[in-house]
Amino acid sequence: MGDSKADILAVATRLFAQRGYDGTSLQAIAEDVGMRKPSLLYHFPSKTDLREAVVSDLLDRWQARLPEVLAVATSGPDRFTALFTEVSGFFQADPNRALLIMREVVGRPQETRARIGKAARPWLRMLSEAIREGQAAGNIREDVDPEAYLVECIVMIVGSFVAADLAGFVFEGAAAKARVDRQLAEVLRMAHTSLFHPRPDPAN
Amino acid sequence: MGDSKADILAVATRLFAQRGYDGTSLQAIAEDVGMRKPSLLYHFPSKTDLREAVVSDLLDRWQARLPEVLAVATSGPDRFTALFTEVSGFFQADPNRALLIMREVVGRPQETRARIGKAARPWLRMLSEAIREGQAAGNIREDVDPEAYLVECIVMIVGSFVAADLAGFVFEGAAAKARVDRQLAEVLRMAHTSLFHPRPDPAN
DNA sequence: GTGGTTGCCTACCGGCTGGTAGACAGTCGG
DNA sequence: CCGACTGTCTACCAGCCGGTAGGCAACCAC
Repeated sequence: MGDSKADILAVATRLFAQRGYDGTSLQAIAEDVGMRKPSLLYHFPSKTDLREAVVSDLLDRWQARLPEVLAVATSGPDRFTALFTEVSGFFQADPNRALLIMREVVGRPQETRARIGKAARPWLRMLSEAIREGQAAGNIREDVDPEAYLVECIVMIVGSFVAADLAGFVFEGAAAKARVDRQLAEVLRMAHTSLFHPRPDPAN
Repeated sequence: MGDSKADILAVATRLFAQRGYDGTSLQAIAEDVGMRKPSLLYHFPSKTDLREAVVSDLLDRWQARLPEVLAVATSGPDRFTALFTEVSGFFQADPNRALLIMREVVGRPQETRARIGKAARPWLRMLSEAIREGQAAGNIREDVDPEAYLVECIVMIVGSFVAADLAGFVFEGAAAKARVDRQLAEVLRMAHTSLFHPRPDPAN
């Protein structure tokens, strides 16, 4: 019950993800939280501010997870799979995250560019650098375009959640959850196969 | 000048793709077309009807292109690349198509499921069947999940347009057009590498 | 010519939107 | 006990939304 502001943020995140920003009224959010519209506007002075807070909250949660991601990415066996699992786990923890990000990227490219770009650039640069080193060392295929490759990996992961139930319909059966898992497994396979040489060392 | 209905459809497609359905008012569409709102509603009795028409129009254009797609998919050398080029060409002809489809899939999963699903199922089934035959014949990797693989290919192609300028910002420089081309080239490489055996016959 | 149809217009509607004003109860420091 | 602050409320607002009513000019068949 306690924290109204956190409640609003959670409900707004869910509704923005499911119905979109324009498709969600402050009225609807307030109702779901269990308060009146003006009470909501007391905590977030405008709808724009609320959107800002929702996006910031999501990016903060990602940043908070970064240390673990970097940890698995820089040591231990099978670093590739571990990193992949870590990233897709972030979205599996709450599929609304994937929907929300997709909506923001599609709907407000330039604003989102700055926002997401800033958060993602450092570690995308790091990973593309790692790929280049792998190419120089002969572990990774020379024909990989590191930046484009990384972008497509993210597109596939996020896209798996968006396309999962669509795919479930086209190829009948399978609950949404199972579909996502199957899509993600194939993404991992595709990403791995198209990155490493046909006969990689067993240790990644 | 002549065909008002077609003009409305074109403008609505563009605005729905760029600003979303909820973010586009009939007023805005009418203004862009150069007429008043009630005149627009004379041609399309409601906003919902207009959306329907926009989606139908897009799917019709895809269906119209199908014969060529199937032609390149069933004969000639390097069928894989030809098919890929044909599909991505559909979206390159008007990037609004990729945005619109992404928005529809994200924003109205169940309605879109039926709509797109029906249009895509026949040829997705055909392609997944072809992959299975390739696996039986030994041309295609056994670990490929045909349905999931095809879904991810589409996700990557459509996603390339959505993510292109975002990527351009993260990895500085490069106009949007050039970015899309670079992303698509990498998608082709990834899709090809992760589908066929390391040493495929030269004639794919 | 005349009656019907097509395609556009002006004027208007109720309802919902994001947002404001201001009252009121509870709480807490001095 | 009191003043300030916090969080919620009711009541209200202008403006935009999708949609309707009905007029009017142009054209077309007969």
